[in-house]
Amino acid sequence: MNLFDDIKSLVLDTLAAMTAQGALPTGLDLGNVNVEPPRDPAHGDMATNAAMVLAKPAGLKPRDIAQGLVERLSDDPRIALAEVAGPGFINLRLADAVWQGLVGQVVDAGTSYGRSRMGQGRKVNIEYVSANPTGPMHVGHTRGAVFGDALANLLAYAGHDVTREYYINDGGAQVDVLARSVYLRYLEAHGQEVAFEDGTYPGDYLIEVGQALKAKVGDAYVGQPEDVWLTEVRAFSTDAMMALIREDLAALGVKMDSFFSEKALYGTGRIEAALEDLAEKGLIYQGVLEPPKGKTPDDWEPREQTLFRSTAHGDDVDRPVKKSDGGWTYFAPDIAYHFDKVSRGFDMLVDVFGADHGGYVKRMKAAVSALSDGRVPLEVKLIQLVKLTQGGEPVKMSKRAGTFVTLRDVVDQVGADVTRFVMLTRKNDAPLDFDFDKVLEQSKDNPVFYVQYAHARVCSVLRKAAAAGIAVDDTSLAATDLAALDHPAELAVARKLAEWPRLVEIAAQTGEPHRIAFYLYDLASEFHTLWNRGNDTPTLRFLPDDPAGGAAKIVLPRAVAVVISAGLGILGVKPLDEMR
RNA sequence: GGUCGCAUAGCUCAGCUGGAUAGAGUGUCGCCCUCCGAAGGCGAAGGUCGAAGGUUCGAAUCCUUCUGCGACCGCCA
Repeated sequence: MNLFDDIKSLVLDTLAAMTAQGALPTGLDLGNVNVEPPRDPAHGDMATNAAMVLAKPAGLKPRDIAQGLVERLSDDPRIALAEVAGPGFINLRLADAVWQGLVGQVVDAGTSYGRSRMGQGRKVNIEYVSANPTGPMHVGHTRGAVFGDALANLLAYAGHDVTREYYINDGGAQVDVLARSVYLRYLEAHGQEVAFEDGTYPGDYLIEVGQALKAKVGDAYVGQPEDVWLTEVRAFSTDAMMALIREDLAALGVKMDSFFSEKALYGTGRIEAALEDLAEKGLIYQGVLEPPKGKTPDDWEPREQTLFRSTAHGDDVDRPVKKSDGGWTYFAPDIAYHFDKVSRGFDMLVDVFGADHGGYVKRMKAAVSALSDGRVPLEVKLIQLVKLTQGGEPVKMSKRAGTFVTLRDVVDQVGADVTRFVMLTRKNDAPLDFDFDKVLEQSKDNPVFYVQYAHARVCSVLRKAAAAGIAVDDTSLAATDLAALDHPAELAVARKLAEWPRLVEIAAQTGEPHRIAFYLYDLASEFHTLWNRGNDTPTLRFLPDDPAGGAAKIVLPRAVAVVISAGLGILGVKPLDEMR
C-alpha cells in the first residue's frame, strides 16, 4: 500500500491512454516519470514531472502534454484538482476521501503498513560489529552495532531475506596477546607478582578470566613455557571474551543470526581453496610492488611476494596475501570469509566497518567481484567516530590508563533505547556527538524524547477514550467513518502518514536508517502541532466533549502511533505508552 | 604523492536517490500561555548550499578541476 505508487499508476495509465488516442507518440520511455510530494504544500499534495520529461522525446511542448494529462486526470474520482504549474509540473490535489481512507487503512494494516516487497526476497548478508574478542565492546563498536542492526531491520522490512552475522577475529596475533595477558592474570591468581609490558592488555576485565582459568586447570600451567599452554589459553580466553561480547550485544538489544570464526579458516584448507579459486581465474601471481608514493617507509625494500591482482576488479594496486614470513596477511582469511559468504548463495553482501578501515573497501570489493564473477555486489558502510561529551565537556578516554568508555557504561547510563535512537540520528559517514546529559533531556530539541512523547500522548488519549466508553480497538477504529476528518491540520498529518511507505523504500535503497529517525521526528512534529491546535480549536481535539461523539477523531492519532511504532521497531527502539 | 569521505543559517544538522521561493532544532528578537498533558505556543530576522567550470527544460544533488578538514596507503589487526 503506497499512495504515491497508486497515483503514479494512474498517471502512467493516463499516458498510455493518450498514446492509444494518438495524443502522444508510441514507444516513449516512461522510466523517468515520477510522482512526488512537492516541497511547498501550496503546490498541492503530489506533483508529477511527466510532461517535462516527455516533452523532448515526444517532440511536443511540456505545457501541451500537461494540459492533455490534466484534462484526463481530472476525471478520476481521487483527483480533486489537477493543474499545470511552473515549467510544466502537474500539481495534484487529492480528494479528502483519499486521505480519510488512508488513515483507516493504516490502522487496519497496523505496523505492517509500510512494509515493502522491494527486496523481492533477495538474500542479504549483513556483517557488523565484528569486534575483536579481546575485551568488552566500547562506544566505537556501539554505533556500528546499532547501525548494522537497524539496517538489517530496515532491509528485512523492505522485503529482503536478511542474515545478521558477526565475524570473530580470533585467528590473528591479537588473540595471542590476549592469551598472554590472561596467563599473567592466571599467575596473579596464583599469588605471583606480574608486570604488564607493552603488547599486553592490562584491563581489569581479565582478572576474573585468570581466576576462572585457575579454577579450571589449577596450577598445571604455572612455570610452564608458552608452547605448553598457549593454544588452550587462547581458546579459553576468546570464549570468555565472546561470552562478554554476547552479553554486551544483548544489553543493546542486538541479536545475531550467525557467528563466523576466523580461526575456523586456518588449517582447514579454506583459505587455500579461496585463493585457488582466484588462481584459476589468473588473479594470483608472484610479483614485486612499487613503494607507496610520497611516504616511503624507512625500511622499505623491494620484495617478491604472492599478490592478488585486485586491479583487475577496480582496485588501485595489487594486494599481498602472504607475509614475508610465509604466513597469511589479514587480507587472506578475509578473502576466504567472503568466498564462504558468496558460496552460501547470498545475492548481496553488506560489511559495516569503522571509518579507519576505509582503505580496505576497494580490495574487498575487488575480492568479492572476482570470487563471484561480478554476480554479488558488496556494499561497505563506514561508520564514523562518536564524540562523547557530558554537559558539553568531552569525556576523556585513554586506552593506556584503561579509562575507555564501554558499551555497558553508555547503556547503563541512558538505556538501550535512547542509545540506539541517538546513534541513528546522524548519517553513518558523519561524526556523531553524543552528550550524556542532552540525550536524556525532556524537551523539543531532543528527538528521542519528542518522538516517544508523541506516542505516549496517543496512548494517553486512547486510555481516556476507553475510560469514556469508546471502543478503541483497532478493528473498531479502522471501521469508523472519517468523513469529518477534513481540517487542513488533520489532513497534513494524513499526508505525512502517506509518505511512510515511500520513505521506507528510499531508506532501504540508500542503506540509510537515519532517514527513519528524521521522518519520525517530522511525523511527531506534525502530530504535536495538531495537538496544539486543539488548544484554540475545540473541534480539533481528539476526545469529544460528549462521548456519543464517538471515535472519529481518535483514528488519526492511533494511525500516528502505529507508524511511530513501526518506525521505532526498525530502529530497534521500544515505543513508550507513558513518559512518567 | 595516491585513494576514500566530508564542506548547507551564528551553532548542530536534514534535504525525499535532478524539481518550483533550500528546511528543522538551537541561539537572537517580538507577541502569547486560568485551554483534552505548557516536560510550552505563534511569528520575525538570519544563506553567493566551500570555489570555478560543465551536463539539461531545471543542479545543494550528477561530471571535471581547485581549496580546506579527516581517515587510510607492503609485513598491524
